[in-house]
Amino acid sequence: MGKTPCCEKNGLQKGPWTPEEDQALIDYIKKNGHGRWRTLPKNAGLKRCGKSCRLRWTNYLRPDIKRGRFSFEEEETIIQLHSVLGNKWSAIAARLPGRTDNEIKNYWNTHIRKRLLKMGIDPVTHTPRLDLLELSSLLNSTLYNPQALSYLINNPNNYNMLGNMGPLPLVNQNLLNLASALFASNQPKINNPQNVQENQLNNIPQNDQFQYSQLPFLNEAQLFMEPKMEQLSQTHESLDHSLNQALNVTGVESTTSTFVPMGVSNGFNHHDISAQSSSSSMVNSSLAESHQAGFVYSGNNIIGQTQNNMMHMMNPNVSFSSLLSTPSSYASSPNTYNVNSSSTTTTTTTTHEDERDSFCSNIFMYHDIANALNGNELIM
DNA sequence: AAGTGCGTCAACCGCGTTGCG
DNA sequence: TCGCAACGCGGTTGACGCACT
Repeated sequence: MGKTPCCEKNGLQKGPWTPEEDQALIDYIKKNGHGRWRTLPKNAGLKRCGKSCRLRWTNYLRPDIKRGRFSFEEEETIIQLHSVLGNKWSAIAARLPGRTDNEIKNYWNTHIRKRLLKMGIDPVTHTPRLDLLELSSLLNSTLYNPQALSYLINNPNNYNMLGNMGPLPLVNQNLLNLASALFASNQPKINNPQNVQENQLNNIPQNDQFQYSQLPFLNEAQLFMEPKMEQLSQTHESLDHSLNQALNVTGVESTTSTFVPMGVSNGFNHHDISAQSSSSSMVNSSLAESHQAGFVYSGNNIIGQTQNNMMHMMNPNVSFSSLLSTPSSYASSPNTYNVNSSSTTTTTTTTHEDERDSFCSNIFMYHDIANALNGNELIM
């Protein structure tokens, strides 16, 4: 190998730093500057390896480090930059003054990544999980027109006849089966006379033509914007339960190789798009513009088309921006960090997370499906 | 009150890159 | 040009604290 380890293990301290060690390191660097990390610990009287000293300094003791929770703007920036740069944490950190790569990495893995998954967005490619998307739209469609589902099962290539929803993915037969099972298990509830959707269902013309496009869109939008919470949550629970059942019954596999989503088929490649939009100035300007336009989540062009389809189907007022947005109070959080030790004191951790989650939870069905299929099984 | 599970984050580890003699 | 030392980066680990049972 030839390469000597960064430090000989004997006699060197490991683990959390003590306040005394921190102070010794700070004093030494104040006096001599940093660098020469290999010899620094000996000169500073520390029983640490140079690597450990460097990490402690760059990630914790540096005077320009910003403490406290990430603001919403910072979070947006991280998501944007990650969509372009990927896991280049140091590059992302370079664009977030006062934040370290380690801090950003941790925050991504513990907060943002989970939230994206929960929202049905693949955190690696930053694209909607199309399998869930098409299942969601399929379920949405069949919710209003049961005949459509049986038709689709026999004629999956005619999915686009379902209405003016714009270009939609071709339908995976597995998902059709899943939707079928789902629908069957939900039918009693949907037809329950006390159900809030009764009027809408009763208003559906009962003929052989697909009438999705003739449904007043406002009704569907109202369902999202002004949910009758009790009934809606029942539907949610029912869907979750049914989906889990259906997954067992139908044995749907995670493969998505049997369909080619429209809009993605023309040689689309995440890395191509990353390359096209990799300049930081572009990111910054797009951030600013997208703020004004209320459309932030635009790291990949694919979202523009696919997302529009989804959002129009679901709610004209919902964009990825609003999915990620949270009440403005988020940025000022009373977290306090103890600089003198490696331990942290967090006085409030759940409120804002809850706000974000609940804010996102208006995404009917798509959100539920993502939850029900929780995990990475369906990520392409 | 004790036990358990889970989330968070500082710190560590291994490997690739850079700089220098 | 080569080899080594130092540095930097990204993934992973483990200690800690909190929530829940």
